[in-house]
Amino acid sequence: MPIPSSDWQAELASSLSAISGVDGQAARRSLMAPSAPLCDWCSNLAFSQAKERKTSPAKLAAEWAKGKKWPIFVQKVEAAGPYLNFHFSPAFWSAILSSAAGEKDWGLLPPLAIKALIEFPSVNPNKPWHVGHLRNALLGDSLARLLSSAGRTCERMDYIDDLGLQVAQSVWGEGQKAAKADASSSPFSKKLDHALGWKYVWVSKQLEKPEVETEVRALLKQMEEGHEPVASNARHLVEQCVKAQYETAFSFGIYHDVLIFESDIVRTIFGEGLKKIIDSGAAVKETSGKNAGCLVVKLQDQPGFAGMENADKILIRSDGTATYTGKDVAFTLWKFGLLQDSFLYSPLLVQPNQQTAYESSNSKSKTNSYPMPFARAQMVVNVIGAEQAYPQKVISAVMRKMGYSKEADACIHLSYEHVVLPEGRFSGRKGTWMGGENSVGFTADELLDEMRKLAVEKIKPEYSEEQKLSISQAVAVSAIRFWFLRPNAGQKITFDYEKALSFSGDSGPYIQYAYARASRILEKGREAGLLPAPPGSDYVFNEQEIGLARLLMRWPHALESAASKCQVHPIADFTLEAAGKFNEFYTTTPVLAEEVSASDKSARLMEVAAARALIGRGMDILGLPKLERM
RNA sequence: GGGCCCGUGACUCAGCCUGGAUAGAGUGCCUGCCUUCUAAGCAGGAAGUCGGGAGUUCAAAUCUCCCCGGGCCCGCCA
Repeated sequence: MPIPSSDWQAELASSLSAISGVDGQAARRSLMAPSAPLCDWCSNLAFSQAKERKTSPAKLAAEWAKGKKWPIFVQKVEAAGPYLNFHFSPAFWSAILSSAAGEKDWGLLPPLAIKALIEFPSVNPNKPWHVGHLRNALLGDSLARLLSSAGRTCERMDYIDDLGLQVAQSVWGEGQKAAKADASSSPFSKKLDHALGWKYVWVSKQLEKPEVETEVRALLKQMEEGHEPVASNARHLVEQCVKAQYETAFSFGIYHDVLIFESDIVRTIFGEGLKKIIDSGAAVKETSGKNAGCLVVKLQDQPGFAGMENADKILIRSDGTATYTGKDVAFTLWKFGLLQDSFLYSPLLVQPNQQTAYESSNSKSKTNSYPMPFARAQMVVNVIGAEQAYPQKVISAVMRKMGYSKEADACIHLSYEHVVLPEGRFSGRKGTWMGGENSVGFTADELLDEMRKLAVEKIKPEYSEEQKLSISQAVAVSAIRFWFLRPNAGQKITFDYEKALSFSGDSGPYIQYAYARASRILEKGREAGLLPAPPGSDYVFNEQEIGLARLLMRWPHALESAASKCQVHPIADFTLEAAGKFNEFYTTTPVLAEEVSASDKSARLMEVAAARALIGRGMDILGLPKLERM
């Protein structure tokens, strides 16, 4: 049986090029999937050639269709008006199906020498994740899964802003005996991140008093300067809060490799990074004007900044402290391995996927801190809200100005729009993420909780309580993950779980269901002593079987395309389509029915295995839990 | 003043980068299908000025320009 080359499209292009006399590039570009299921693949090359050859596209296509030397897997070529339509041979489908069914690594792209660092979700460590943070984390997590499937090496990093004003405010709140938090309506009031969040509502009211503001500022200064015991206490509180937040992450299947604390950036790599910026000549100290005394980068000579009123960006304030931009540039230099200095790390916790998450460290008293080979990436992705596009652009521009144009190009802002309530935007500061009686579902924990309750009701009664628990958890996670990952990241998501989060149609559970169906058929096949095997050469593929095979052949390209664009949502669409194709196959094509011959049973089991492999690849990237039955 | 994102059936979204065959899904609505591998499913129907206009092209939802509507950004803040 002729095995189609994994690059069958290149083969087809080269034949088309030879037959038409058009150069290979143009031939390659003309090849595409047909918009209707008229054929397996097609070319519109005749359109562009007709003019210069002074003939009609249809005539050209008809002439080329008579060509002799098409690749062996092409069974038939026909001209459909100006289009050249290709029909592939059954042997091609057999080979496609059997490689998907049989090869363990099928659907993964070969390794590339690219390490991608993905930073997400960088939530302030003094409150629970709300649904906006969840969107960020799911995008980051799925992007890492996507890039890994597409041959890149990925590192998942979280940035912990332990020197922020919000943390200082929470630290202040912890020291107040009078601190009150009405968390009685929350089922998560005992979880530290929630407890801090509730208390923060009280703290933010106290901040209206000027003396409180002063105390908080003093506290922040001590934290920044590392005064003890304030610094250690703050660090401890932050670590405990992050661990609580990560319980939420774990429940959604979100993991990290390393957490970098802002305080550690300030105390280790920042100095060297700043020196590098100054030495490069990219930044200058202003001696006059409104930025006198500041270290600034002048960006008016950079693309995109030319027309600006004020393209000067301050890195170091006149009081000697660093702006976020200043710190971020140093941090970015470190991410690319452009600094000598680095962090020491210590294990923070072992995650449910058995991977240890490490945290940066600057404490010499910690005996278990050691160097680790984090960062040194070729590609740096920051998952950050769309409103921060400008500061992200500034970082790239400074890098470019420093002479690191390759790195500047490899700084990717994965921008996403906010999750909004029908009434307006979420705000952690105003406390609206949990305020109010009927606000259930606003935090990620509450959302999952509600979805689990809805999912339980749909589970078949024959399952045990224990099974119901694990299935409802998996279904809830898949519904939520899919709902967040399906739309383009640039689309606003209006938060309304009753309407939007569904278990049917375009949904995570729809995909899970197809996967579970496929799994059960394979299981029943095994029980009957049947294993997947390629069909005989006389096997006639029906429309649904070919539909499945057509998707399989498109997968590698779909995966690489999504990965190179750092977009997860095309995978959501593709996986949905795969589940749909399998469901069509399922309802039209009996696999284990009595009237099916033994060899056909095996052939169809192979198709089921192939479909399951394809759907499974998509689920891995989207992070949808796989159920063998549901 | 400058810049970014969004606008596609009643609703929620794909498709736009890289122009190509009757613009795809799902929800909701209407009609069928469970004695046959799981009906969280399948088949079918009604429903679309692709925000508006101009341009480029053999061909525009897709590229260019202008305009309209909605959101966001352009601090020694954090």
